[in-house]
Amino acid sequence: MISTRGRYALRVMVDLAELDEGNYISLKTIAERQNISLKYLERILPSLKKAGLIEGVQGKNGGYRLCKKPEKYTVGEILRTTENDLAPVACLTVGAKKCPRKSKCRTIKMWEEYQMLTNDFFDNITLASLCKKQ
Amino acid sequence: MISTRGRYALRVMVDLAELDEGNYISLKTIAERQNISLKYLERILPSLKKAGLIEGVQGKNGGYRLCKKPEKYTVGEILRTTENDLAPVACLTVGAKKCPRKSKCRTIKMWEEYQMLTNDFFDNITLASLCKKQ
DNA sequence: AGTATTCCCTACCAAATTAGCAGGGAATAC
DNA sequence: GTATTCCCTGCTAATTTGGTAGGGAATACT
Repeated sequence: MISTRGRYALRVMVDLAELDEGNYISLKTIAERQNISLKYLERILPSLKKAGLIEGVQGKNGGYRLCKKPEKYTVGEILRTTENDLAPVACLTVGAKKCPRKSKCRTIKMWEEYQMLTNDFFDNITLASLCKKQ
Repeated sequence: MISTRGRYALRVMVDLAELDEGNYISLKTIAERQNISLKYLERILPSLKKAGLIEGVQGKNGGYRLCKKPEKYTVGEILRTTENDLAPVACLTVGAKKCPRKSKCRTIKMWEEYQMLTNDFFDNITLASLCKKQ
C-alpha cells in the first residue's frame, strides 16, 4: 500500500506543476493549499530534492520548483523516491538480505512480474496528465 | 506492500495443493515444511477458512485441506482475504471514511485504475500454476 | 547591519500495525 | 482415556508511520 508520504509527495509535485513553473513556491503555500502539516512536508521534500526532481532555494522569496516540465515527469519516478522501489514484497526491496528459500520459492517470479507491471503502469503516467486541464 | 501474513497464507495454500489433496494436512506439518511458526499459522488460517477457501477438521488425524482443485483458485481471492481488498491507498479500502478532498483529488482515478490492474493480475494466476510441475 | 523569511537538519514522540507467543479449550481418532 | 489437532483470546515486542519541536543557515529586503 502506498503510504501518505508517497501520496503527499505526489500531491506536492502536482501542486508545483499547477502553480507558476518558473517561480519558487514556498512550502508554507503548498502546506496551506494542500492542508498538510508544514513540518511534515519539510521532512518529505528533501527526498524529492535528493532524487533531483525538484530544486530548492533558501531565504526570503525562496521555495521549491520543478526541474523540468510536468510532461517530463512520470508518477513512477516520483513514487519510487518514497516507496522503496515500489517493491510488492520485502525480499524485492533494494537492501533486502538474500532469501534462503529463494531457490525453491514458488512465488518470487510472480512478485517480480507484478513489480514490473507496477513500475510500467506508473512510468506511463506523466505528472502533467494528473494536473487540472487548463 | 504485501505483508508476511498474505505471503504465508499463499505459501500454505501452495503447500496444501502440492500435498495430497484429499487428505487433511496438519498445520504442524505445514509449519515444519515451510519453516513458519505454528502459532502464527494458527492465527492466519482461520481467515482462509472463514473465506471458504479451506476446510479444517479438529482432532487426531485432522488438519486442513483445500475445498476445490488448485486450478480453481486464483491468487487474487487468496490475497484479498488477508490484504484488505488489495487497495493501493487507504481511501480505497472497504471501510474507508469518505475523503473530503475527493471531488478535487487529482489522483483518485489513477489509484482506482491501479487497483483494477492489480486485481486483474492476481485473478489471472491460478494456485495450480504456482505449484511445482509434476 | 538587521530582520523576516525560507529551506535544512536532527532528535524525538505517539499511534498503529505487524509478527509472533502463551495458554487453554473443544473435537476427534485410536 | 489419551494424544492430537484445530480453535480462540489475550498479550507483547519490534517496526513503521505520521507527525512535532527546536534550532541553524542562507537569502532578500530595508
